[in-house]
Amino acid sequence: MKIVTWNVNSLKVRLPQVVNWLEANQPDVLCLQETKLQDEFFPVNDIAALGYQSLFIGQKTFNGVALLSKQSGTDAVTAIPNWEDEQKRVLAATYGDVRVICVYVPNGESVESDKYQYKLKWLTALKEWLGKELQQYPRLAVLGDFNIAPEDRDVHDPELWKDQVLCSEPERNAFRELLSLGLADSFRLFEQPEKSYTWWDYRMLAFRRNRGLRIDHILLSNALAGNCKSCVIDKEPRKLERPSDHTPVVAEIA
DNA sequence: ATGGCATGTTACACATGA
Repeated sequence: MKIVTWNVNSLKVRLPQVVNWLEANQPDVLCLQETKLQDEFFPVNDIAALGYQSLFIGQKTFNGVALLSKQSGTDAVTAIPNWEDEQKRVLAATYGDVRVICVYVPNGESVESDKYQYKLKWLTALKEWLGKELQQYPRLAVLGDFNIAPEDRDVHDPELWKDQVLCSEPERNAFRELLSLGLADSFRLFEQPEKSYTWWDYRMLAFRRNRGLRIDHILLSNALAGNCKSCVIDKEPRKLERPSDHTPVVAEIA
């Protein structure tokens, strides 16, 4: 089973790239973040033409997540249960015996911002929910844009980013709390190239200079992590014209 | 040192992202 996460930064703009990527890579489930589409505008037919089904929950202008899959998902959940949130940031569904949860963690803006407090509260709510999901679904994968670089080796310049949003200790603690539920950062199950990142700023030639962060992750429950064969970052789409600022992350599970 | 770039809006600048 091949599962993927990709923050596309507008599915309207990136649809041709997503279509090409799906055709070339044939994942079983592709999790998208920042679709920035209201549900009535979701390109269901373009996706269906490739043999993929769509689940999605979106809103105008911001956020929005989707699951594109070869087989249909069941038991879809479109929000963190019992937690008030205007923003469309999570989508869960079951594919065979694998529970897949797509997340778009709030950015936080800066550690001084109200949005940072919202981010930390959101992560607490996510943890509580994931704990329950793990009990119900031992074969659980949580994929998405976590907007957290877990360790200094996930940051091109740790000194520059020290205590900044995406790298601050409270955020890294929240990430470790998710792992403590019994989830593994699948990327770190394998030997990886140094300076591996999933996001680069559009400005200052950041991609060319590899000034990036690893903030998009695939977390796997123990039952899945033991069968994980690979986890790789696909940098190719970041090289295209009009790329998303994030790259896909791909995990293969036996 | 606070720039720079991309996206969406009902706009002809601003908010948001990371």
